[in-house]
Amino acid sequence: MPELPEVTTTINGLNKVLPKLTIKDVWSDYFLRTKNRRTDTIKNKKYFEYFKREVVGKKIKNAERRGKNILIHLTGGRTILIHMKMTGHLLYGKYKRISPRQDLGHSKGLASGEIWIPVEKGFLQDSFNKFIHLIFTLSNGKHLAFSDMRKFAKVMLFETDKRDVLVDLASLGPEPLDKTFTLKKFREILQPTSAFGRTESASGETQSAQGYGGRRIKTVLMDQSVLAGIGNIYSDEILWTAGIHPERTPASLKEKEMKGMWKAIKIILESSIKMGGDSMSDYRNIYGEKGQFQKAHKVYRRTKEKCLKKSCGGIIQRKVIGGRSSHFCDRHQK
DNA sequence: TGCAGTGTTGCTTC
DNA sequence: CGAAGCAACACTGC
Repeated sequence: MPELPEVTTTINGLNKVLPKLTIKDVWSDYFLRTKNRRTDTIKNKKYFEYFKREVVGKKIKNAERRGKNILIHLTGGRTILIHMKMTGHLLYGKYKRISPRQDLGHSKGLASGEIWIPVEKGFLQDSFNKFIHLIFTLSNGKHLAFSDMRKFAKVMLFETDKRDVLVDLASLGPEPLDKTFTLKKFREILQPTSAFGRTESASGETQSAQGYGGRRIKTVLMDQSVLAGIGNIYSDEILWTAGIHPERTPASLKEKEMKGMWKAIKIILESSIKMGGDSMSDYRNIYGEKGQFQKAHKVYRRTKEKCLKKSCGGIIQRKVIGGRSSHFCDRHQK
C-alpha cells in the first residue's frame, strides 16, 4: 500500500541510518522465478549482475522520495530507484542468511532455497522475512532488506544527472505537499481550459479541449502524471473529506469544491505522515513497525458501515472505478 | 475448498 | 482520448 505517506515514512527512516554507509554486498533472488521480461530491472539476471557491480563499494549519500518512488543516491553519480508497488517495504537491521527447511511454511515465495532472517529480536521478527528478495549488506554490519511478497516491485539504477529524462520520474505530476502546489496550480490542472492534459491533433486542432475535465475525479487524483503520490486509499479519504462523489468530473467542480479538495489533500497526507503511514495491509516502517493511519480511515474499506460525518446518516458504498474499489458516502458526497 | 479481493502500474483492446 | 480487462504474484478472508 505504499502511497505518498508510506514512502515518506520509509524515506525519513532511511535518512536517519543510511547516509555515509558503504554498500559492501548485494543479494537478490528476484530473477530466479519471474515471468517479467523487462531487461532494465533487477528481475533480469544480467541486469542484476550489472547492478551489483555498479553498487558494491559505493557510499550512500541520502534517500529521496519522488511520487511513490524511493531514490537512494550513491557516490559515483548513480541513484537506485525502488518502486514498492503493492507489497514492497524496506527493512533495516541485522540479518543472517539461512537455508530453511521446506516444512517451515515457506512456500511459493521462496525461489532460491535461501532466506534472510533478523538476528535481533523485535518487530523485524514478526513476518515478511520470507519475502525478502533483495538485501544490501552495509559497512556497519547491518542490512537493508527489501521484502516484496507479490514481487511486483521495480528496482533499477540510473545516472543521477539523467533524472529529468528518466521516464519513471519525468512523467510525474507535481508533489501535492510541495509549497509550490498551490490552490491556483491545482485549479489549473483541473480546469477545462487548462493546458495540462491537452493534446494537439495532426491538424493542429485541440483534441480534448476539456483537458482532464471529462474524466472521473477519482481516477484523476490517482493519475501519477497529474499529481504524484496519491493512490486508492488516500483518494477515497480525500474525496470523502471534501464531500465530492468519486465519479464527478473535474469540469463540474465549483471553486469551493476545488478548494476543499486541495485542503483535504494537504491535511490528509500530512496527518498520515504524522501517524507513520497506513498499515491496514502490509506496510511497515524500516524497523518493521506498523503505521497508524488505518485507524483514522473515514471511508476506505468501510463498505456498508455508517458514514462517520457528523449527522450525515449515510451508508458507505463500494463501487469499482478505474479498476479500483472505491468507497464513498452517496449521501454527503455529491 | 475455491474464488474474489488486495496498496500499483502498464499493456492491449474496444 | 478514455475506460475496461488483464497480467505480474501470493496471500487473506468469506
